[in-house]
Amino acid sequence: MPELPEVETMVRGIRPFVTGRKIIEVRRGPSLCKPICMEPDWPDFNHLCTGRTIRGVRRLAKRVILELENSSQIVIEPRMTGLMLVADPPSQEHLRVEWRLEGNESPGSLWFWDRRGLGTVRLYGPGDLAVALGPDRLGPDALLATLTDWQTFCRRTRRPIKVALLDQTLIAGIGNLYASEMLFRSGIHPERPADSLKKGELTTLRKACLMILEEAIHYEGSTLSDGTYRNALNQNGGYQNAHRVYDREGLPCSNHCGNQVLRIVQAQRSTFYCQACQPPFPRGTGS
DNA sequence: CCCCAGTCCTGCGGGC
DNA sequence: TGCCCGCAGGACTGGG
Repeated sequence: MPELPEVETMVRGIRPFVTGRKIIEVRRGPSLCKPICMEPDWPDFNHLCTGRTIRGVRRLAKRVILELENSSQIVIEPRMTGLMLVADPPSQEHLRVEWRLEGNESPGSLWFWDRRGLGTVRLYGPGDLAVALGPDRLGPDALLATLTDWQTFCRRTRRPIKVALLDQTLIAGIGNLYASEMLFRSGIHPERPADSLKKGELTTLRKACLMILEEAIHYEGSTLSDGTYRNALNQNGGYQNAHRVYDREGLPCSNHCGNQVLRIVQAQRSTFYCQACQPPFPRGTGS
């Protein structure tokens, strides 16, 4: 499931191949497959993209941004199963959008592939992106958030810290997989109310967040057993082998504490943790 | 405002 | 062997 590290890997993967190249044609379903959510509707989307040069590629939280020459932006949101590819898609079947690029060099196209079709592709005119995805919709990026940002966000909610970590308006970029991993690495119980975390715990959590996301980016993200996630060249990520708790219910705790990894459901999503290494109350507070 | 449940979607695995 | 159901979760919506 593309979270910050996977989306960052997509951005780094496609950037050298598409930067500076002109979009000469856009294709989508039904010439490819069933359409996904697109704004503006086809064919306006097509007309507004075609003939524009891609000036840059960047990540905004869990979205891929293609910066076009006229200060408009194509925003791709992969959600669960979306991939940005410059080579060999996992199947022809779920190709959703193709941007054909000018020039003879390979690749000749950039593709958005999405098996489940929950992803979205939007084009924003100059200035519109900052309004649509402003600070009220996206909090500070998880790689950039300061300790002050973390304190501010935790004071704003009594929800369990695991649930709060998934709220993109507080801190942006963290998803279900890495939320469990960073809480385990921090020794913080996932059901702790966010506003009960002490400054020292937030310092630890922030450091664990940075360490895990940077490690995951280094290993090009996590390809789970369903095999969906791939980098821009349709290769597996490597971070799944480093997971300490995610999808490890019943397996021994990675800290060798003798306990098994537990699974609970919070806000309708699985959370994995160790009851010994992540005590429900901060150490030293009694009860 | 705060928070939760429901919704979208497809493929896969468990149970019978 | 084959069918059906539940589950996976990112982001949004509606309602309490």
